[in-house]
Amino acid sequence: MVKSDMFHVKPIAATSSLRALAYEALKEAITNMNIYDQKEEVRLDERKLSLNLGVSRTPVREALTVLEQEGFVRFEARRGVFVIKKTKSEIVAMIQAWSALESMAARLACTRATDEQLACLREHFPEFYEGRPSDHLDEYSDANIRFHQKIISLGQCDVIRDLTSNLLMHVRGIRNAAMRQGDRAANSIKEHVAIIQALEARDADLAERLVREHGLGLARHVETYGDYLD
Amino acid sequence: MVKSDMFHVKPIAATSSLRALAYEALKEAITNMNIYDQKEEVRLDERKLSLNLGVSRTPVREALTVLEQEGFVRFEARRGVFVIKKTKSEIVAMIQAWSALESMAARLACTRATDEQLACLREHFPEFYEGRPSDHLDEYSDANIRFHQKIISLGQCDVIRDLTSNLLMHVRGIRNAAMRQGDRAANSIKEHVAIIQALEARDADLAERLVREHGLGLARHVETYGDYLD
DNA sequence: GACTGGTATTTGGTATGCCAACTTTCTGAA
DNA sequence: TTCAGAAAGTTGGCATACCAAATACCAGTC
Repeated sequence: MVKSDMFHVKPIAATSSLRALAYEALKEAITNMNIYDQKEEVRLDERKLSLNLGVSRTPVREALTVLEQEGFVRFEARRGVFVIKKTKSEIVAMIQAWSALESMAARLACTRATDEQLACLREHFPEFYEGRPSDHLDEYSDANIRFHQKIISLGQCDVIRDLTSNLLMHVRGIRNAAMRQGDRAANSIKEHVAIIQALEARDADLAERLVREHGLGLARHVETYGDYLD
Repeated sequence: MVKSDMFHVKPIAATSSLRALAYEALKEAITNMNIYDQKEEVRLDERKLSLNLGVSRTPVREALTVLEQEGFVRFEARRGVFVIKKTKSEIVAMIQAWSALESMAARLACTRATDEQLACLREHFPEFYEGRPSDHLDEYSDANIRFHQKIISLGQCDVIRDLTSNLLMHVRGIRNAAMRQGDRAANSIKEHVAIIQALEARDADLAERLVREHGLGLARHVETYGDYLD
């Protein structure tokens, strides 16, 4: 039996179920379509979807069930499955919940994260903190999202990570759009720097407050300028 | 056509789908079974469930899909559907996320709730704030849950309400169990009173902090004394 | 008796068919 | 022309059938 110890096999590819594949494909399609450009509601046809995906209706329906649970689609019996367009006030509510969770993550990060992990925050986005951010807004939008995700991962709380990942899918587009309104990008960077400093100083109360105010500021901005959503 | 204005009919019994009924029945059964008494894992048989519920496997599976998304069950291909037993650290993480959301709700309530709504907090639980709470722990456990739900509803943020309602299902049992350990009940009441006072004073910073510390205190308690969960 | 290999059974994953309700289109009477 | 009202077509909800993988069971060997 000693010989078999020489054998090291990886635990198989674990080929995903069709349901999981359908879920990924549909979520990808929905989040990329930018619903808010469309005037009228977008309806999804179960039969067409299953035809396009090359699978039967069953896994498609189960994938849609998950997406309904996540707030992306809405079932209407014998009428259709519709992609949900969030209202302005719903977006604001999501940003507020996000702020609550991210600020708690920042608090937890102050005691849980190592110095090396905190250093990543600064190292990953060095170029944008010098010079005018308005010159590379697209890059900064991505970096902005990553920054907030990084804070959440530093909190090392799986529940917060999971809950926010759902919210991010809904809010991602709005976050980037808001960045382009007014002089928010430059201001955002200043706040990010202050957040990093608070984390490095291990000041949990300050880090939490700064993250919360940063988030609630975005909420107020959407509340004021987000009428195009409705 | 004026006459029909006199007519107020409820929008039909809106006979729920079998899927929704199966979901309710299964969720009820799962949350009531007190899973932490069981030693080994609990497996759910799709065919038996559909037989007992009197419907086919399809709506049962779709209900289970939702419950999987909510973290109550786990699908294992060709092995079975298992009721998930949360580990201690997962419970702690859920309480931390809960604290983040509830403290934000308290903050929002300070500016959004009317005086009348705030008064409900005190009025609904008058009897327990005098005398020794250890005399009626069962009643107090229920009142305790309602207190926290009330704060969340006062925040008037639907996203926070939805996210916490999921968490509550998982944590409800633990919350009540912790109440019975040590002298937590009496202490809990004092903290509740302080929270009410902060809300009535419209002190958002204080209300948020008290709610957060109240929640994180529970998290630490579970962290310390919750080894029976694993 | 312990263990190996094969076979039967169980079980979740998927495909498919039917049905009732909803929409749309057609039709005919006012 | 207008507009009920019926007929035809769509569409999601549900039930059922089948499959492949995993397990349980069993016979045979050492």
